Amino acid sequence: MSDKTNTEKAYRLLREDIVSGRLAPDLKLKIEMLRQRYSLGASPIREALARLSGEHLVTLEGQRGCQVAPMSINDAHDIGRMRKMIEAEALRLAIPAGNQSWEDTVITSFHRLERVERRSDQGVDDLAEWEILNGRFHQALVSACGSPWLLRIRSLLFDQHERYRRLSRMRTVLTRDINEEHRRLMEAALDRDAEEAVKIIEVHVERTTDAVVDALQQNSDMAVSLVAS
Amino acid sequence: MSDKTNTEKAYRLLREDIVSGRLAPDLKLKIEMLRQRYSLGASPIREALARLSGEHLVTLEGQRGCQVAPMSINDAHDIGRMRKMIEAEALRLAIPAGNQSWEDTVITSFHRLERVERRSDQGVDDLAEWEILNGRFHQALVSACGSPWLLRIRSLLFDQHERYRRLSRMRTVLTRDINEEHRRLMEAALDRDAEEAVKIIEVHVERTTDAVVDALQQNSDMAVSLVAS
DNA sequence: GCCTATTAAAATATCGATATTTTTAACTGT
DNA sequence: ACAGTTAAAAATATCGATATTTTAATAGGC
Repeated sequence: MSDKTNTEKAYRLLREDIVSGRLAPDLKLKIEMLRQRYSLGASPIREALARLSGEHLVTLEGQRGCQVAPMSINDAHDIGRMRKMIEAEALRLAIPAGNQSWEDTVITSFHRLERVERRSDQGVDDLAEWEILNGRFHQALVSACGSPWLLRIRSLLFDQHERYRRLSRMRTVLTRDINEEHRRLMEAALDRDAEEAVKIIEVHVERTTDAVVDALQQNSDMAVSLVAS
Repeated sequence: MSDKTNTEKAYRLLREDIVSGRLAPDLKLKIEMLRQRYSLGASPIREALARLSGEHLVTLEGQRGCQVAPMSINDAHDIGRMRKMIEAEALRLAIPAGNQSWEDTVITSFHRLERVERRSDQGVDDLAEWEILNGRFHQALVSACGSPWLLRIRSLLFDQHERYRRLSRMRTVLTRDINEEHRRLMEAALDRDAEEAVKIIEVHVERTTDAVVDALQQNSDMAVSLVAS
C-alpha cells in the first residue's frame, strides 16, 4: 500500500470501515479490538481516532474512549439539506469558471462512472467501485469552483452523506435511473448552464436523502417490531 | 482547568496558541519543543496535533511532522466569503425559529460583550476577553437555527476567521464602531427581521475580511521591503 | 428484594525506550 | 569549488509497560 506510516494505514482502514457501515453507528471502539482487527499497535490507532473525531466520524469523550458517530433520520435530513446547499453553490461557481481541462475531467469521469452504471450484473465489488467513481465524478464537476474551503466542506458533507447513501443503495439502483441523472448533470455543466445544473443536483441530492430516510425508517420500524414481538 | 485528560489540555493550549498567532503560520511544530512548552508528554501532544489537523489548523505529513497551517490573502478572502454565506443562512433559519430562551441568550450575550466594547481603556487582557464574548454573541444569534451541521460548519469558519481577525483587530477597534454593528444585529434579530440581519452580518463579515486583507497586505509589503533593503 | 459500598476487572491514558526515517554535516574524488 | 556519497545527528513513529479511571461484579445493610 501507499501508506507512509501505520497511523495513515489505521486512518484509512478505520475510515473505510466506518463509512461503509462495517463498523456500525454507536459501536464502542475499543483499542484492543481494533488492534487485533488491523494488526496494528495502539498508538497509531489512537492517533487515527483522534483525526477521525475532527471529521465527526467518531465521537470522543475524555477517559471514556470513542464510538462510531451515531446516525439518525434527523441527521440524514440535516446533512442532505446542507449538502444540497453547498453542492449548488459550488456548481454555480465552477461551471462558469471551468476551462478545457475541467471539461476533459468531467467527461472522462462521467464515462468511467457510466461504464459501471450501465453494467447489467452489478455485484458487491461493483458497488465499492461505483462509490469511488461516483465520488470522482461529483468532485470533478465542482473542482473548478476556485474556493478551497467550499471544496473542503463539500467533501466533508459528501463523505457523511455517503455513509447514509450506502444504506439505501441496493434499492436505489433498482428504482432510480441514476445514470440518467448523472448524464443530464454533465450535459448542463458542459453547456455552461449553471442554473439547470443546480436544479438537477438539488433533485439528485433530495432523492438520495429521501431514499436514505425511507431505508432508515424501515430499519427503525423493524427494530420496533422486533422489540414488540 | 476542566481538562479531563492531558490530550485535551494539549489540544486546548495548542489551539489557543495557533488561533491567537503565538505560534506563527508555517512554523514547524516539533514534538520536543511542544513537550517543553507545555510540560506534557509526547503522546498527548501527538494526539492533539492529529485532531487539529482534522480541523485544518495544522498540516500533517507522514514521517515529516507538522506545521501550523499557512495563512494567505487568498485564504482570507476564501474564508471570509464562505463565512458570509454560512452566517447568513444560519441567521435566516435561526431568527424565525428562535424562542424566548433564545432571545434571552442573545440579549445577555450582547450586554456582556457591550460592557467590554464600551470600556475606554482596552488592554491586552481585554482583547482576549473580547474574543470570547464576541464568539458567544455570534454563537447565540444562530443557535436556534435547528441544523447541527450548519452550526458546526459555521463554528469551523468562525474559528478560522478568528485567526485572521486577530491580525487586524488593534486597528479595527479604532476605525470601526463594532459595538454599533453588534447592536443593530441584535435589534434586527429581536425584531425578527431576518433579511435585515442578513444584510448586517454580510457587511460585518466583509468589513472584517477587508481589514484582515489590508493588514496582511501591509505585512507582505513590509516583508518585501525588508528583503529589498 | 433493592440500594449502596467495596472490590475486581477492563479499558483508557500516558510515559519511557527503541526503531525508523529524514535532515544535516562532513568527506571524497574530480 | 562542486556534485555525489556516506556518516552522524535529529526528529518522527511505534512499541511495551505502567498508572489512572471507568465499568462490572459482588457483598452487605435496610
